[in-house]
Amino acid sequence: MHTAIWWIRRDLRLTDNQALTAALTRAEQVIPVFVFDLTLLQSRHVGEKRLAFLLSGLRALAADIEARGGRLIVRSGAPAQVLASLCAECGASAVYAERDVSPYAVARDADVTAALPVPLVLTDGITIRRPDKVLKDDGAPYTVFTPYSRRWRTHAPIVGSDIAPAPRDLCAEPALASEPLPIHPGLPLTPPFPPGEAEAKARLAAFVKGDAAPIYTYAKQRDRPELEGTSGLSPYLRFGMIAPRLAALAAYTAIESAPNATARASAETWLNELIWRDFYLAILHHFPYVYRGSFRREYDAIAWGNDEMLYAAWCAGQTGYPFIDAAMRQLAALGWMHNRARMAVASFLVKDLLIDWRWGERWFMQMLLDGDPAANNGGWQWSAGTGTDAAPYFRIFNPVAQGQKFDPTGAYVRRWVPELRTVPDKFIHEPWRMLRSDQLRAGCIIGQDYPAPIVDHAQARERVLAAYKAVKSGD
DNA sequence: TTTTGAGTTGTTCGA
DNA sequence: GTCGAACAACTCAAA
Repeated sequence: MHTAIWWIRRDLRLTDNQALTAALTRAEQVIPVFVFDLTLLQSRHVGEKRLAFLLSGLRALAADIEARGGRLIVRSGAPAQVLASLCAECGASAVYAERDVSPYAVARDADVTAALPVPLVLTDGITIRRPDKVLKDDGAPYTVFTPYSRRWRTHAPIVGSDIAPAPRDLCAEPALASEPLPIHPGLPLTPPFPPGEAEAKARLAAFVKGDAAPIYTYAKQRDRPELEGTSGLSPYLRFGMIAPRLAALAAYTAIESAPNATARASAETWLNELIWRDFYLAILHHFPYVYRGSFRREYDAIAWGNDEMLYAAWCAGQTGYPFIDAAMRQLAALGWMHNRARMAVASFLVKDLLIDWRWGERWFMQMLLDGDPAANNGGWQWSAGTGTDAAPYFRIFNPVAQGQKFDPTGAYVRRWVPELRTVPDKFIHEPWRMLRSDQLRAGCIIGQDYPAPIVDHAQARERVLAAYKAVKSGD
């Protein structure tokens, strides 16, 4: 009897799991394995919240596997040694896993390939379209999103028959030892994001169901951080608790059955976000150096200020700019931040505080449930203007204007910055403009109950324009 | 090879 | 308050 190992990494699902499918078509017995990679666990890039989300997600997956008669095998150690040992124990003839693109994953998989006595078979599945299937006519990868997305869309839409259903039966190998899943001390199960494939599917279904589905108002609502106008799927996509192709199928279906042109355009907008995800995974695949520095290398020469005190204030949500602070506190509380807010805080860190975007990238990786090397890096480089699109020098967000535009009632600010709850609407995004009497009436003294702005936006704007200009002119 | 059109999500200023 | 133009110049993709 042929035995194969399904090596689970960031594909915590049974539906449309291409590594699992490949293993099942070539072996009678498939053993699901998760390896706690000690190198990754000790890395400062793995935040506690994301680790807790992963652990709970593994419990959910283990239950799904058991419901089908199988058993998840958990081991910890260096993947190469753990898998080699497992192969010897169970006589597996191959190991199947989804191909990943991060530099760490690529190197790890090369190590495993070298150490294993049997083949490591890497399948697709992280992206909707393979990075090497969306290329220019001359075979080179795209470096600009819009033409990339046009080419991406020339491929056939995802249809139902593209999706591999979850297998009905997984048989257990009783002889194999498994370690208990570590209990992570003192961490809540991140209530807004219950882990697991069932939850992910339910979210996707709710997002696209019916003529009044959120996907049909997504384009309009997605910029309002106090509303729930987004799919909330990012942590699930991060760990493959839902197949990206299943999300794409839902998007294509919604586009097809949209009740009107506005709804259709809105669903297209959401599909575009999935294409962005593919794009940044492809960028990291083709240009792994972006993980260490700017995509446009000339920007590595920017003279950052890198003020530790300013950075600490940004992390803590104590910058004195309410929209920024609300967002940073949402991140700390939930392990998730609304995308509009991500852009605002990223612009603020880089442009207003003149801090290296990699500091922000690192903080996000520590805090985000959905922290993914490719998407996070791409987003930060976009904000910093060091990335793949020709960065307009004027991409400097005004932290007050962003708040007024996208949180017009101040509901988002009041939710996450309670000391500003009683500040009048008029001042909610610039409370320092309150007169002393206003501050007393609102019970919020600036500089005491809430910080004064740690930088002056207009001055900071001039400063960063000069810093970027200096790089361009080679000074 | 050359040319042409275009580039996620913005801000500010002045009429 | 609203609106349109200006804000650098450059690189990329495709014809």
